[in-house]
Amino acid sequence: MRMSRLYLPTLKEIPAEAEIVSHQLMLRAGLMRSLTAGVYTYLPLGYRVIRKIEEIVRQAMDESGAQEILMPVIHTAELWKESGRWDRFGPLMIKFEDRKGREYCLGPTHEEVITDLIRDEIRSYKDLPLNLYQIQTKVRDEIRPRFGVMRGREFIMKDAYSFDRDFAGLDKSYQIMYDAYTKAFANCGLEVRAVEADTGPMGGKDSHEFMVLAEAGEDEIAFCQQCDYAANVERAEAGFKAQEDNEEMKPLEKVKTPGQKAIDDITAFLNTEAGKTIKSLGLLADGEPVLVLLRGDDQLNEIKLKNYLDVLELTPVADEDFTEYFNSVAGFIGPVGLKGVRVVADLRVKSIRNAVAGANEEDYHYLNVNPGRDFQVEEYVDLRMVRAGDRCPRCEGSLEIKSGIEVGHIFKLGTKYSESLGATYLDENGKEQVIVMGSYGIGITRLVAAAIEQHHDENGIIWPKAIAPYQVIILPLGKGKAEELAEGLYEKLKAAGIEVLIDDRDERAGVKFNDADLIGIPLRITIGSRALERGVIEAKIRRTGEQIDIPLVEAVDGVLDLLEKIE
RNA sequence: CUAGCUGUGGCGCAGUUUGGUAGCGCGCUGCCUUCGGGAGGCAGAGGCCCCGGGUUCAAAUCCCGGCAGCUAGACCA
Repeated sequence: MRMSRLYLPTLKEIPAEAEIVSHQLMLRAGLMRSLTAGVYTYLPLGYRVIRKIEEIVRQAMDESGAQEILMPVIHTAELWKESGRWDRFGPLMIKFEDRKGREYCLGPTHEEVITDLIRDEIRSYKDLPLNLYQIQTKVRDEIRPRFGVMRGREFIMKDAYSFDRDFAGLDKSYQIMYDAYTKAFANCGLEVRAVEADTGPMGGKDSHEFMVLAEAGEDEIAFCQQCDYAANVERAEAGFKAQEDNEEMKPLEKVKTPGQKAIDDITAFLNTEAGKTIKSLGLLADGEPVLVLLRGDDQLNEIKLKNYLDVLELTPVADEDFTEYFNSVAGFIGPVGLKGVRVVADLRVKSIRNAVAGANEEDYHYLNVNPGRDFQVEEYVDLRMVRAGDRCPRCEGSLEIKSGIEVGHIFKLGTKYSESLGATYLDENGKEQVIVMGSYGIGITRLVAAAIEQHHDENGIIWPKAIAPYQVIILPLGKGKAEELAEGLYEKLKAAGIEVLIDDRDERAGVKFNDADLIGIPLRITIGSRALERGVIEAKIRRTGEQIDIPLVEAVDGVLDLLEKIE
């Protein structure tokens, strides 16, 4: 492609709206432009990268036995009501009516549509297993779209859905997708880690997220420094050993602690440490009051609690309602003497000795509170947020926490949708069985941003070769012979099947160099009189900065050889 | 949704405090010079100052009400 004709509006300055590197570079390098928050037009260079990634993903999916289809963007409300998600997904969906007043939404995901599709077609165990996928634009009215294409309201996604006879079959299908994903990301030239994840509103059993490690990531991941344990902090556990604290139990004592409500206040006031306090949180779980106990130095992981209680919503009880729900006082609530309330405690609470806890009386706390002696808890479960330095749940190693960008997510859905939508088959015995499902997503456009987050420097993008919009860029400097030779090389490389750009614009050398760096083409070939006098053309590898002279007579082969070596 | 910040040529911004001619840099067009890391000169084009209402002789500027963008939180495959 000739750059003189390429629609490539590069920017010298950073647009004010862009905060993170990938967003800035996607705008500066002329990959995309925004229409409104979270909605983008992809320009020629950007769209080429998207198509590259799509093709790599498509190949991995096809090889795994999945078959490509294309489902509608417009979904009917009745189908979503049937699955029960019309209200649950609710505000995330763009909803509208047609001229007859019938309700629709734009598809935020396609479990409903695909289940509706196959429930009519799949009748026999002979039709299973089956895996169907599509690459298509999804629409979600995100509460807060941000970071460019990282969280868009409209984005391209690859979504696949597997259908099996039973859970053993699902386990197989899931593993096949897991492997296909691993391969697809590697083929894109990205370093991606699979981590255990929460299933969220998708529902289902096991789940893994595929994370590109990057500072800009919205997710936090806990890694073991020794073994391969990795999990989203939403679900990460820490190794737990019920420690025998041999400290002698001291007698319970009530002390006046005027106005000392927060853990920090208490520890300072009583000159103790947070680990020696019991943090008591009064919450409403789908409207029902629950008292949650944690060690004072731990944070509640709300997702763990929601999953344990199997509720949708957790809200703190308002200060003035503590009397009504707990017969206690905000800031001074505690487990000792509390009656008629469900109490759930984190595992680490059980072994605390001689702790500080609220006395359920304005301006009073108890000293020397001992679980088991001073109060009883039926439900001890893992509720805390892991922290860097915690012990790994699998081995003796310790956990570290890093930011990551979720570029893929796979779920074992089980029978959630097949049951609500009635997708069944007949087994060998003619008995009706519910189809077991899995779903598997890759955020294609998000992957573009993640790739940039992982591969850039101060001069611009550094595309991995596999997803670069072009592999080679030729810069002719000056008129005459250099131009002629550049044109010749351009034609020959094209003929050899290489995707090549030639910067035939009437621009100064500096402009061409800077644009070439900015748009991140892996291999740059400069043809100018200076080197031609030595009988060579100059190659520069974008990623390493390495410069190589290629003898003019071997130009084409030299470029092809170099390309082979570049990542 | 809550809070904060911001809306002025394509992009980055100044001007708003104290109302009175709409400005700068980049980019764009033409000509000349220059030509290996975002050149220089000359001459130009391009603006409903986010929208609506109000105050005033006069509003980019003051007041009221919207809308949009960004950031943080909550939320979120």
